[in-house]
Amino acid sequence: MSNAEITERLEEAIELMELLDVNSFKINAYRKLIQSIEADSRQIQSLSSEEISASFSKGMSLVLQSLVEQGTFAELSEMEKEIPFGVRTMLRINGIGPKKIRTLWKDAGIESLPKLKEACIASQVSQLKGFGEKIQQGILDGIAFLETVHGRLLMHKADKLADKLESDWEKSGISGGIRTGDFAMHSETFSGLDFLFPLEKRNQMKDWFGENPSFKLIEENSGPFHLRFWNETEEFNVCLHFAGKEDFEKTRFMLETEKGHWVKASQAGIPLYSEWKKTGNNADLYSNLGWPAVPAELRNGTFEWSPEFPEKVKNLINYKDLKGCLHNHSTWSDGKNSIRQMADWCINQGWDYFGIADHSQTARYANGLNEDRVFSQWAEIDALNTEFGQNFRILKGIESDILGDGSLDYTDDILSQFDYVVASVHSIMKMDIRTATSRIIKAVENPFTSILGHCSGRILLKRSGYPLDYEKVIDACTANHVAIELNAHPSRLDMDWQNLARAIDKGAIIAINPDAHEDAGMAYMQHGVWMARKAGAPKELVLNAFNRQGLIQFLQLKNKSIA
DNA sequence: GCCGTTTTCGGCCCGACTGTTTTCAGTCG
Repeated sequence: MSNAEITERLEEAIELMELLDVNSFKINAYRKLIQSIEADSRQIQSLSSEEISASFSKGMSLVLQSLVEQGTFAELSEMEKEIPFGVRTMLRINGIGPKKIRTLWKDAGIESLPKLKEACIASQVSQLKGFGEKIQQGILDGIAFLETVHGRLLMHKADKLADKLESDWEKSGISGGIRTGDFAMHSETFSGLDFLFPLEKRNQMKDWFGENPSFKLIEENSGPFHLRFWNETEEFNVCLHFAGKEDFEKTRFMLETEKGHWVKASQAGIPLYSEWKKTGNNADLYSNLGWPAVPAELRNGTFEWSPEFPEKVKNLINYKDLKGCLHNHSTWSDGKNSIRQMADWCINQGWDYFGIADHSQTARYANGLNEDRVFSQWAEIDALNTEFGQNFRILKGIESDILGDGSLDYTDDILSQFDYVVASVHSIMKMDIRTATSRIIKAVENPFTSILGHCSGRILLKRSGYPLDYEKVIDACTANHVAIELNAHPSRLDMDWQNLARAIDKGAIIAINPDAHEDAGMAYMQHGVWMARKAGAPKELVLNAFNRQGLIQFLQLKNKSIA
């Protein structure tokens, strides 16, 4: 059992303990265990029992040993027997937590999402103690949202699942498949895992899945050139596509192109479809049409058939253009790595600077920094910068909470001393479009705000975020020299690329930020670059592609003493 | 579950907001 599998089992255990109302400090102990496993460079399964006992507390050592040997531990198996799977799925509903779910389960006998939905529609839930009309409606809204995201995957999760499948296939001697569909198009979220195989592999693949009990064949979505499977335990689709040698590239192009790309081409009088049928491979397709090649992530009908496209595609941001990133967390707040470790990761990328923007004082839950701790952090950064010399620079930022009224949570005096300020919303997320927009605009108009962080507050597949009047927010950002963050974390990707395209048309400056809580989290910059490309971001508008001097000049526009 | 104590149990932790209530439990970031 790998460390990742161990922490996954521990997370399951935590979920179940919350439902059973186990002492929260005990649950916390399990959370801390997960953190220490993640921070440990060793594989637990390769340690002797003595080494495990020496590294973890007594109780947790027993849990880990049992996990390594049996894949579970006594308390977890007990809880799994006690709690129906359907009850656990209720935890995904926003706005209700373990206590309320426990009431629904124990007092009302509701054990699945469909049953819960029925009970809400019949107004039975609002009659329960501690529930009312609003909570009942919130549950219905939550279930409706879950229905729209059912079976969808975040891009980094899809990658992990695909890695696992491919390694299992390799062990079974299966080769020749390639990732396609959402993988190639770098879709915001995935409808499933798409693979394309040579046609002669069809029977072999069908047999492999037939022997794997966690996958169920979906007959109605399968045919001679497709096999679709549903993984019931982890709730995701796998779609295998098959094509003969002649059609392989042609099929691949079809799978990696959204409808909008075809429609826009046809509207512009470009014979894409007939050329695709004739050419059969995408290497020659665009040159035959007299267009520059369109990479899969851009084939979605947004801007690729415009007269400006040939010029625009040449200037699009690429990963290699990046020179640093500005929204990251360290052990000073809720990150896993020290400032130095984070900076070292950036140096290894060949980057020019690293910006730290830990949580501000309102974010107590995330160990946000009060004024005194801000000063201590600056002292640490000054010392590191002296050591690094001119070759590399750590910038002093902060992710300052946008309070309910749109103000930031430090005095102007403190705000002015940061090199830059990322202003973000973390609380009071239930707002109508007017209130939310004016709150955000007030934060953008703050003379010390440099970057507007994850502007919608959405968490992909989990919550939709508050509504915003994007025209007004974008205009406020350009008027106030505030860069718009493209939060590159795969569960945020916020501002979304469609609205970002509008911002780019207005000349807004984009800051691609990983919101990293550990050094490896900065690798999500790649996901941000894909989204920026979808939005048509040229490198001239991406703050992270500015050289250090250019970056500092931009930040100096906002009343900063940075030099 | 862990920790540290004039140790064998009590404290550990985080405040704002919401929707229930009619003083507070539950949820969230």
